[in-house]
Parts: sequence; structure tokens; C-alpha cells
Amino acid sequence: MFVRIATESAAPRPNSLRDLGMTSETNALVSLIEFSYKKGTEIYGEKEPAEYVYQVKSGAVRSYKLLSDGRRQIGAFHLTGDIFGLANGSEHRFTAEAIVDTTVRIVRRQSLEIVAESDAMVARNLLSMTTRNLQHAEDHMLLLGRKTSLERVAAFLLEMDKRLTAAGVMALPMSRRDIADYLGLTLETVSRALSRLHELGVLGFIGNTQRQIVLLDRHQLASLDLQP
Amino acid sequence: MFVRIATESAAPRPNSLRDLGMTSETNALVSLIEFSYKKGTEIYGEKEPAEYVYQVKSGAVRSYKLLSDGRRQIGAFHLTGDIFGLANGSEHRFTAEAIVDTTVRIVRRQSLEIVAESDAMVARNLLSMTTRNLQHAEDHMLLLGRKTSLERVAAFLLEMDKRLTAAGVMALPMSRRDIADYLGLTLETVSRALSRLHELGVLGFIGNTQRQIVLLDRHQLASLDLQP
DNA sequence: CGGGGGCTTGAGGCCACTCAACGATAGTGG
DNA sequence: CCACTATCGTTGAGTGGCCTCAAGCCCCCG
Repeated sequence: MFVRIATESAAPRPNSLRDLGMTSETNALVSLIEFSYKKGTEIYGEKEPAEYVYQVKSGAVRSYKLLSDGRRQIGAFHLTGDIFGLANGSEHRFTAEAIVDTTVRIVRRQSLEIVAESDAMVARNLLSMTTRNLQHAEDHMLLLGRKTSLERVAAFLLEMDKRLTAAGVMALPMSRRDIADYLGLTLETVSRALSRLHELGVLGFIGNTQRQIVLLDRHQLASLDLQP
Repeated sequence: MFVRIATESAAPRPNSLRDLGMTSETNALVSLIEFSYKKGTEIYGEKEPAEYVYQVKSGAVRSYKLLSDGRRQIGAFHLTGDIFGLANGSEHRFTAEAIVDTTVRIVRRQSLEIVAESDAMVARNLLSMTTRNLQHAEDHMLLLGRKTSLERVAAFLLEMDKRLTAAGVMALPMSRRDIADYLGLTLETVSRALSRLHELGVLGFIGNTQRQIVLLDRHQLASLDLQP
């Protein structure tokens, strides 16, 4: 599973995983290590003991649950900068896989807990991160329970737009199947919805791969979603 | 909205809301007050400032989100003993309504936060409660995204069985419509699924209302759900 | 006792799923 | 360098599970 190991570069750039666990004095307690995973490999499995907390340095990760017959529900995508695997509890509740070649930083969960015990700010950060995850799950329940396929795809595009658009174009790392399993649809339905949005002039495709999307009309897209 | 006000009875019985915020010394800081809500009334609304945290003393509560066209997704039912409204963040993310006549205990959110600042155990309890809520939401995403109607209803019955069965019979406080909006279905589909489970001999109805259910075959019900 | 809300059941329709074919692309090995 | 293959995405045709609409029953409650 672990493809490459490298100690972190010496330059102490600020980053959220460091921010989460470290005031300057306790800094030395927690070491940040990097790991790389090839496309498609598992980072950890559901029910495995949660030994580490992860932050995406580059690449993308999917967290999912499986039913015994293979139906899959992706709970979240983790993109550059995101922290995941924070399974407060001894076991992971999702399986995490690299969607593309991915490098992560890790810290031992235990060392975080020890620091949190004495540092109220660290404890607050843990809580606010968990709360953010909870809020995402709550919004996603509404999507999965009550939205139409077009609304789901529109919501997905708006979410990704906020998180990974660079220079006006959104380079999706995940496949149609991943999107479908995130939105509770089939890949064909996702494809049809994207084609429909293309016809409507809401989005355009760039290049010959279908994973680079440019949003032409965010306003119309937002009206196709429907939050309140 | 507030129907009746009563100060808590003097006898200091242990209860989780107290456990959450209190070590014996700080006890006096946080006062527990009771409020009662008539069936169908709102306890708080989505986007309202979250001033209080609640615990159900008796009755039942639904937490839900609405889309602008009226589609509703219930995120959770809160039954006797449950703590809710812990919206770590300044605004509530759900609307909460009393399903039946309900009495709750409340504490100011702010007083909890102050205590948490100095008491690591309280902080840990806040985090573990939020984590429990997150876990529930994660499981519910799998249900909403990937399970069939029969699997959803079976899962619902098993969940309620764990939480409110007394003397072998489960007295559901919520209507078919509430169940449907919790499971991402229509009330007719819920009704049909229950009828089907009745035909299969998995459950029986008691009395002339349809809300008292006795589970006759939990094993078969569990096999109709499907977690792993 | 009349009215209304909650529940069940049936008939029909629709949206998303299933199954299938096809084109395009990227990776593989001769 | 070029088949060869596997993977990914799109699109069409047909099906089916859940939704919609409707009727009727029962119970509660005024």
C-alpha cells in the first residue's frame, strides 16, 4: 500500500494539519510524514483501527461505504489541503482510496489526542472540523433524500467549482462512476445530466477528455440546484 | 412557542445533559430549565441563532430541512434522553418540531462553551457527541443513496427498536409522512413496505392505531436491511 | 355525530435504472 | 510505431421501482 516514504521538507511552511495540532511550543511533539499512493490503491479500510490522520498534499481521495452486494456510497471527496481520516473513535467508518496518484501528510491520531488534552485551542479545532464534516453530511442527506438527478449534478458542480476551479476551468479527478456513487445515481444518469447542462449552455467541455469542465452560467446552475 | 415554564425539580438525578456540562464544582454555573411544546409546534428554526442546547425529557422531536418547494428531509428523530440542537456554530442547521407534546430541558449554549474551555472532559464529551451525530449521518447517507424502500423501512424499524421498544412493543410517535421524509420515500411507499413486512410475518400491529408495532422476527428483518 | 386527519390500497405514470452498442482515449507489449 | 486491449464516456431502447393521484376506511376530536 505505501508506495513511497519521505520525511517532510525542512522548510516549516504553515498548513492546516500543522495548524490543527500545533502551537509553536508543542510543535516538536508531532511529526509530519509523507506517503504516496498510486491511483486506485486503498489508504485505509472501513473498520480498520484509525491510527493516523491524513491531509491531502496533492491528488484526490474518495471515502466510501459498501453494501455486501457491492452497492457503494461515497461520503466525501478529499482534495488538496483537505484533512480526512479524523475518525474520532478507534475505527475508520469509511474506506479511503486514492482516485489519482496522491501524496498525503500523516500524523498519529494519538499524538493529536494527547495535545488536545492540554491545549484547548487544539480541542476546539478538532471539534470545529468534526462539525464541518457533520454539516456536509447533513446537506448531503437532503440531496440524497429529496433532490432530482439534475439538481444533484448541479449541486455537485457548484461544490467542486468552489473547491477546485483554477483559471476558470474545473479539472475533475474523479470518474462518472465516482460522481454517481457520490450522488446516489448511476453513471449513465450523471452523463445524461451533464449532456443536458451542456445543451442548456450552462457548461462546456475542454480538451478531449471529458473531465475538464468550464462553468458558463453559474447563476443558472444555482437556480437548477435549489437549497432553501 | 414556549408553552409552559417550570424550574427543574430539586432532586439532582443524574442525566446526560448534566453529565455533559458539569463536574460537581462547576455544577452551579449551568442551570437546567424545562420547557414544554405542544404537538406540532416549532422548537427552533433553521438559520436561527443557536442559543440553547436541548434534551428530551419526554415526547419526541423531528429535525428537518426544507427545499423551497416544500420537499422535506428529516435528518433525525430525537427521543427521550436524546440531546439535540448542539449546533456548534452560531446558527441552527435544522428546524426542530415537537412530534407529540414534548418536554425538554435546556441549557445555554454559551455556558457550555465556557465550561468546555477549562474542562477537558466536557470538551471531550462535546466532541464525542458531535462524532456520534456524524456517524449517524454517514450511515444515513448510505441508506438514502443506495438502499431500496424495503431495506430503508427495515433499517428504520431496527433503529427504532433499539431506541424505544418497551415490553416488546414499539410505540412510534411519528406519522407515516414523518417516516417517509426521514427515509427519502413517500408515505404510500412506507405504508406498502410495512404491509409487506406484515404479510411476511416479520411484524404485527397492536391496537387500532397503526403506530404500535411488535417485531416478530428481528433476524429476518436484519437480513432485509443489509449493512456490510 | 359530523369533520378531518392518518393510513391503506389500487391504478397508472414517470424518472431513473438496466442493458446494450459504440466511439474515444490511454496504457501495453510486440 | 502500431495493433491490441481495457477503461471511460455517451447515447439509445426498454424496464421497473417508486411516485402520483384517487378512493375508501377508521379513529380521534371537537
